[in-house]
Amino acid sequence: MRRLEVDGSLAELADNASVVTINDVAAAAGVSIRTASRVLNASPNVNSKTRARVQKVIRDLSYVPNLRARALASKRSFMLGLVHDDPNAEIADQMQRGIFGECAKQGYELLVHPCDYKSPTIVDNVMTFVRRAQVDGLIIIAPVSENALLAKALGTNGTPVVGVASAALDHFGLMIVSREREAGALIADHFVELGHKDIGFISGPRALRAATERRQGFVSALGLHNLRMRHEHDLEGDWSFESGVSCARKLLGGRKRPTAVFASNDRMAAGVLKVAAELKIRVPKGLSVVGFDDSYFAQVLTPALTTINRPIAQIGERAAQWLLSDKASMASAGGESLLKYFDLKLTIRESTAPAPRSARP
Amino acid sequence: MRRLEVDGSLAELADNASVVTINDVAAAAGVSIRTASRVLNASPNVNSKTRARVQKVIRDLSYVPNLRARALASKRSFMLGLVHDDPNAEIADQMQRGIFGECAKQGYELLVHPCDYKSPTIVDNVMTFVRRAQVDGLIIIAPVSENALLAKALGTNGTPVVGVASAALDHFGLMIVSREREAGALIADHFVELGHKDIGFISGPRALRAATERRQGFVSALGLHNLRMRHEHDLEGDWSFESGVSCARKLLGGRKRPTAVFASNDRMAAGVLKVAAELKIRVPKGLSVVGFDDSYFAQVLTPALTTINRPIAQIGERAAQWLLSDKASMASAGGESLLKYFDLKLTIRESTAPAPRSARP
DNA sequence: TGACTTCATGCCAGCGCTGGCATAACTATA
DNA sequence: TATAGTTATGCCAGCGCTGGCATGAAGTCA
Repeated sequence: MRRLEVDGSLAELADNASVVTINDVAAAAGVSIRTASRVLNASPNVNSKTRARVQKVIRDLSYVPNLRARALASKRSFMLGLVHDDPNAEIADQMQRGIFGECAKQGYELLVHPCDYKSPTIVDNVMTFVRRAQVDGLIIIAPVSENALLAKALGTNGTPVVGVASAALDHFGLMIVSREREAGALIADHFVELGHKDIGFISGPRALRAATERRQGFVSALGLHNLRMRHEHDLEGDWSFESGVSCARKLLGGRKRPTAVFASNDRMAAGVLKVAAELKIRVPKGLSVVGFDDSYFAQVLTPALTTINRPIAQIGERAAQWLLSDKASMASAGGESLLKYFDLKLTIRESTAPAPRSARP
Repeated sequence: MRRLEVDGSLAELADNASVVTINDVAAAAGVSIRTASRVLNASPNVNSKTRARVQKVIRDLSYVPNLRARALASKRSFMLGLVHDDPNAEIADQMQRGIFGECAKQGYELLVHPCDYKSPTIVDNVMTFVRRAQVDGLIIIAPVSENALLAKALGTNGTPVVGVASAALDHFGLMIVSREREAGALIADHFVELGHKDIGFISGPRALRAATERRQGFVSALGLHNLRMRHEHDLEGDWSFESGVSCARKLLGGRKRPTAVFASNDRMAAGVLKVAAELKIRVPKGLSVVGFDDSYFAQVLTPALTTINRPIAQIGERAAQWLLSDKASMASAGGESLLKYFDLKLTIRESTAPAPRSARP
């Protein structure tokens, strides 16, 4: 009997192309809206038989709560926001995957907001997003997260924010940091172990934290082994393949060329590989190359690129977990700050090998 | 004077960490909420002086309308949804960029919903998303869009949907189609022009439309030139680099090996390059290779990959434009259907060259 | 058995905004 | 000057849901 009624109203609703609301559920189950709401939210103090009945109706009507209404009434939007610099496909994408995985588990949706970290209106842009969309939590990744003005504005806004970057930043109660400095050191050690002494480096834009962190870790670890790069082998690129190519030409075109090059991301490393091929320098025999990111293409290059792998998806997942637990609100209310470090690892593939004999002492 | 008042209330509001609402705006401007609302929505019938006054207050208070409340009241959510298969970074990412660009222009937000097109619960999963989030429009890209059950369910839901795929699909009022079949033909013609006769092919999973479209276009264009692939040179991969490698071994390991290979995406093409390098086959001198997608890494490979470029970002932009114009609602209401084709183009780089002499007649 | 607690349920207000209609103010026309 | 037409503004309901409180039912203790 009930079954028939339910089917009837389902059909009717479909006819109207109207949406099943909590009213329909309450009516069909013969309870008040309030009780239906309690069942939806798994609130206590509902008789188990009533609960079961309501749940059945929900299933039969395939009722789905309206997030907007719920948000308006409850001050929770069931959405997380992701702010990132216009991608840089690999990072944003993996991050998104990690975050979304967690969101899906907990019934949250994900709002993405790409933007240009160099734009003069970036603060306004992001703040407007946050206030319009009213996300329950925000994940903001470098380099956007490195904007101090923005970080400050976000801090006073009340929305829990997790900042992701290559160093702990002020203004964020919650930070996830990948130890890029250590990664730079890992590479230096790797080169030293292989006997390299003449070493080249291509940095990202020095204005960016990630770029300087990587460089500093690398340079100071070389220093521990009493190695110093020649000044003309310490170059600055802009993350692009093309800049990798042009830096590589400077590095490899001269007479005194390095036997190993660390390019601060995989794209630039690919540029080095390219130039090496042009100049008929065999990699890794005549030249070792290390990248950074472990982009998808690192392993499809020939030779496959030795590079640094960051657990990006895992970081995203963790960020979302923080926001969806009460850690985030605690931190944003209590003013405490939480910090989580992720270790990066060196993935050794085919592009690094012992220094050529001729270059050895 | 007013200025001072406004500043006062701003400070007060910031203190409360409360949010500026339309009430505050109306009060500060000395008008009714309704009028404030009219100004916000650029509705007609507001005195220009009143309008200016309200707008000033909006700026001074840096008021931002609450999307949820607006959505609830107006039945428009000011959000677009993007449903895509768990990426396949390159495609989803470029698409997202295109869509978001348009969204940003029009004050819309973007909700992403990655999913697994092979999941048995995919229909339910996506429908729940659409109904919960109540997006104003949905963009759904292949292969998820190829699920007929899902397409049907979406059709009866009332939300305007743009389907993106490699062939026109039923159930979608709005379709954007990239002519992948023609692209297959382009590649065949390119090979023929270069004098290749022994040709190998690596398909994507045959269950997918995109894979079969590409193959059919390729095969039938070869047919027009009276060429047929040997059966053992017509292989099936799964889009992955690894499958490219294993297919390439079959293709290139035998005695009678092809002089040109079309791999249905760049990753698999990269696998072919890898195997060629292993077997000391020079590309393009001894072997021409063509990929598909023009992924970022196509140009960083050595040799840079000849491949098919699809205007993905542009497609995304167009899809969003449709949804944000009234075309979408017209189509979903009127039952008419709109179809837009995008031409793909062959980007010739370094991985293709005339067939080796030994292989010529 | 009455006073008191716990559980189960319902009623009502209100989240911030828009839409429909009513009203008020002004303009044009006879 | 009266009448209709136009423009400007305000009032109120209600979108779908949750939170606070009130109420009723059932169980506990002296």
